[in-house]
Amino acid sequence: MPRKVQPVATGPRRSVLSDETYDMVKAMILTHEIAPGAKVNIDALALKLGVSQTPIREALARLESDGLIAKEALKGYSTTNLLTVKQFNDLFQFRLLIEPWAAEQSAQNINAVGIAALKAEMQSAKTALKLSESEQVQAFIEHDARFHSLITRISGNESVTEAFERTHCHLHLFRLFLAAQSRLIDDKPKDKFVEDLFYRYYQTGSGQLTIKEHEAISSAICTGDDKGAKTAMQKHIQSSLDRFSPAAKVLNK
Amino acid sequence: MPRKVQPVATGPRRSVLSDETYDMVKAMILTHEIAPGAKVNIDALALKLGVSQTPIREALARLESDGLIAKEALKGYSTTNLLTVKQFNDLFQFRLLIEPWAAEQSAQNINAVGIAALKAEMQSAKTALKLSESEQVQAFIEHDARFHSLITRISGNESVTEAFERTHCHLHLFRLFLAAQSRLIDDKPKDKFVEDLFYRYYQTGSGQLTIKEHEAISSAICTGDDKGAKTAMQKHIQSSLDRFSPAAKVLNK
DNA sequence: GTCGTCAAAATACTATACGAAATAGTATTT
DNA sequence: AAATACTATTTCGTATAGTATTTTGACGAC
Repeated sequence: MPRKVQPVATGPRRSVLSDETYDMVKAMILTHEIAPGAKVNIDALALKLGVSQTPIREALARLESDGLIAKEALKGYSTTNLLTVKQFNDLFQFRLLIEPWAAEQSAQNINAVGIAALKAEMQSAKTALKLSESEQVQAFIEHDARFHSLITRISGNESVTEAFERTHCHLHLFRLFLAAQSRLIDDKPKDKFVEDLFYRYYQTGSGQLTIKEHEAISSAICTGDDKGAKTAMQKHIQSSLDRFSPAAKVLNK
Repeated sequence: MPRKVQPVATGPRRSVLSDETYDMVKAMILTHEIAPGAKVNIDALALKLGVSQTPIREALARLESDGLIAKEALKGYSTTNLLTVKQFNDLFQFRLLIEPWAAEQSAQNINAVGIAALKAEMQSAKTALKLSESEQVQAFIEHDARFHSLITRISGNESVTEAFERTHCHLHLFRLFLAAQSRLIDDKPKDKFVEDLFYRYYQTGSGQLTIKEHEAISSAICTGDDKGAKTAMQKHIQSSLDRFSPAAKVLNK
């Protein structure tokens, strides 16, 4: 008779419930399962996720620090609204300050590990082309997020990496995208700007534009062409800004 | 007989216990009441602050997001260590990316409100000169924090402002300073580097250097000299880096 | 009908106690 | 001495109760 009962295939837990809750709530915000600007009821959320209030509170506190949730004393939590046009422009201006520099640094610091990581990420983007259209959108935004994050990491500067991660820029872009999508489907099919967004987005999502620009950045970094990497990143961010700007504009009219 | 009983001078509460707890714990980290790298026991902290665990948990979750507290699954929270030399350099490099730009923008956007705020902040620095030496240190670091924060706000870019605030750079500098101070007092009075730090710091703290550099930035902004503001900010951050760099080095040997 | 008042319900916030699970430290056995 | 077993501590999560505040909605005055 075994002295100690065998744990039922549960390896050592690497994350705790409050971390999982954080990820789940973040995902719910990303996918508009909790709409932008909506109230977040702690009891209801705890019930829905099947956990007690404690992990929920910790998750919401962290999300507040992330700027994804706003807290009003004694009135509770609510998700932040979609980016305003100004916030959108501010965000891209900020990226223009740090990311071209990061690309430049990466080209100077690049090594075999970095090259392998970049190649792998570019490869994942190309395989994403095989997915269905609806899956492509999500896949490409995730690739874009990983790609830009990777370059800040290769740059070697922790502060820059953290600052970039905290912008959650791809999460915000995805929320904008989803809002535009539902708006397109629901009630305003002839909104010129939203249609335009989708044209522009799928142009990106289908990989032609984003992949091309990422390829230019990636190869410049891998060949150690620091100035080339810098200007390629500048152009890419500017191009991304131009693509998404109309969406931000019309959704916050 | 008055129809409604007068509330006993208790206006609507603007912050809740968990917010106050957050500030208190942050202050405890700042002042080394909780030493760098030390474990943070939730029960003990709750007992000490006279609150229950719930607000403590929320506060620690937020501080973790801030990068001031680290969390290890099932092992609890502990304060982050002092900045390593690399982190220190990364931080200042990051500031060099965003703050000169912010100063340049501020010079372009400056208006009467901004000028008044800058003048007031410069005035507060000068009145801090009248304080005792020990109070000056705290006062000057606080002035420095407010001054740099103010400029990012005047720049008008929310992302830049937030990114700067989140670095908590002055909090980290103050922790470095305190660590050097205790080291100087305690056991290694003839440490050349630490003495050097204090020489450099008081040179700054006495206001001669910092005030001069801040004055140059401030007046360039107020006169709309954008390029001048940019280079003045660059020089100031570089100068600050040079002053503190030896301290970071020796304290992390 | 509009506005304000007031009570009831809902919700946020805090406190407290308890238990499960993991870690860390100590003692025991091999 | 190394491996194992045991104990103590701590973290983590749950449950529950109670207070404070906001929200709601009905009622009545204008």
